[in-house]
Amino acid sequence: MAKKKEVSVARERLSPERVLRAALALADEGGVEALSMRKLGQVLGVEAMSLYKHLPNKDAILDGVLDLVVAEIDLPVPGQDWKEAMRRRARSAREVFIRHPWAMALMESRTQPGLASLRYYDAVIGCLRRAGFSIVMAAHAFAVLDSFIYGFALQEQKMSFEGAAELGDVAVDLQAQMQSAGHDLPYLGELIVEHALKPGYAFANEFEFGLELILDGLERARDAEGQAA
Amino acid sequence: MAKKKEVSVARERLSPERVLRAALALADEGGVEALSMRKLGQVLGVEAMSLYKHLPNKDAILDGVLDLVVAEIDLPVPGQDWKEAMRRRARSAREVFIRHPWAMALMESRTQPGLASLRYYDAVIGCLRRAGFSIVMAAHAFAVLDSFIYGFALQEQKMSFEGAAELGDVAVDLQAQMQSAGHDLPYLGELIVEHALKPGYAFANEFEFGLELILDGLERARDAEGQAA
DNA sequence: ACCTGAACACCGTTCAAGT
DNA sequence: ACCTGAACACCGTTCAAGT
Repeated sequence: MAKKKEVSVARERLSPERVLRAALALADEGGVEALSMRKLGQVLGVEAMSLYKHLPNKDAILDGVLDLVVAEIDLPVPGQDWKEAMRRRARSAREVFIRHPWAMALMESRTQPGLASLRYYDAVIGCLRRAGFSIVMAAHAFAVLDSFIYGFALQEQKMSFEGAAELGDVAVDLQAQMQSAGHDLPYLGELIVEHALKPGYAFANEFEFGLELILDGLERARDAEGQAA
Repeated sequence: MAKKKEVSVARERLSPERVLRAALALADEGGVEALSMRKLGQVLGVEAMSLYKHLPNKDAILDGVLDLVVAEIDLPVPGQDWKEAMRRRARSAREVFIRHPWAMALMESRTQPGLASLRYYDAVIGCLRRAGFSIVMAAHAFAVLDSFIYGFALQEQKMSFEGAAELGDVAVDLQAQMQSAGHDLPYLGELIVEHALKPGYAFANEFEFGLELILDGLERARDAEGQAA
């Protein structure tokens, strides 16, 4: 019935890896704000201050946890068609950020890329280079694709009301805002009522449209580059 | 020489607007982490607890401040060519997030859109609709453009080392990581050394490439839609 | 009606002390 | 070498009290 020990994992030597895995689990349960040094210590059966023997500070823990998340993204493997490879890694990245929604906030605040991020960059650039993209065009492609992927994940999270019920509430709120403030939002209203609230619609579907648009544009740009040479 | 009053603004009645403007200024000076109820009170010459008479809690302040930032984005005005209008608002949005870099973090955490956000959505969708985009295609276009804009702003912030000096440091770190861990990052190394470190390169330049790629793709999609009808 | 002071339940981190 | 306890300087928020 000991109050502290029952939460703790069977006591074994602490290590940076064990701390980071516990931090990841904690964030998955309660978001980044649940990830405090004190709670992390508690989960590991240790005082918060002991963690500083294994990792320099909380920033290092956040960096490490983000790298664990990035490591979950499927990398393009050599030999695959470049478009299919980019599709797969884009979808995989999106899934990872749905699985760990709190990680988007870390993407924004952390500036030190970890090893997993570097490997991810390398794999993507490599895939493009082997498909005939020049260095300059590969840099272009990387920037536009990754911007789209992260930006989409960010927006998708903001719109994470569960289905039409809550979207309906938003529409009602919106209607109220329009009326009360004397502001008119006709186009937004139309789009919500006539499209977004309809049964078949899900914002998630917009992902594939944007992805194909960008991949087609990149293919065209690469081919134009080839002809110019 | 009074220690508290010299910081405070000339005392006038508090209002939600005055609180939000002060919060914006505070965030611009020291980032979101500098924006605490206590410091905000101090700047306004008032105890932190008084703020609760004007705004329900800190979340409301964050929502309000984000809406002030979004309100700074130039909206497309009717009558402009749609592509030029989208270019202008995309560039404007990017500039706003460079001016208020801390605001990207709020974009991620806040889910209640304010009036400025709603107006922004309405103006963008309206511009597309008037240019002949169907409702469905306007929703597609909105999703891909905004994902790109926000995602680019997010990445740009992560890469905000001032010029080649710091990028060089990153390259050195990277080299070290590659050697020490026995990991090879040939494509990333090549791209950094042969392209990103060269004098003319700036990640910011990638914005225009991505923007034009997406706008061209959208034009094509709209035209194809018109032909199908 | 508006503002304050003290308090509560939290943070990350330092540092001397324990084993 | 590793972990702890107490402490410091912070948080957001509540609540009774002052004017």
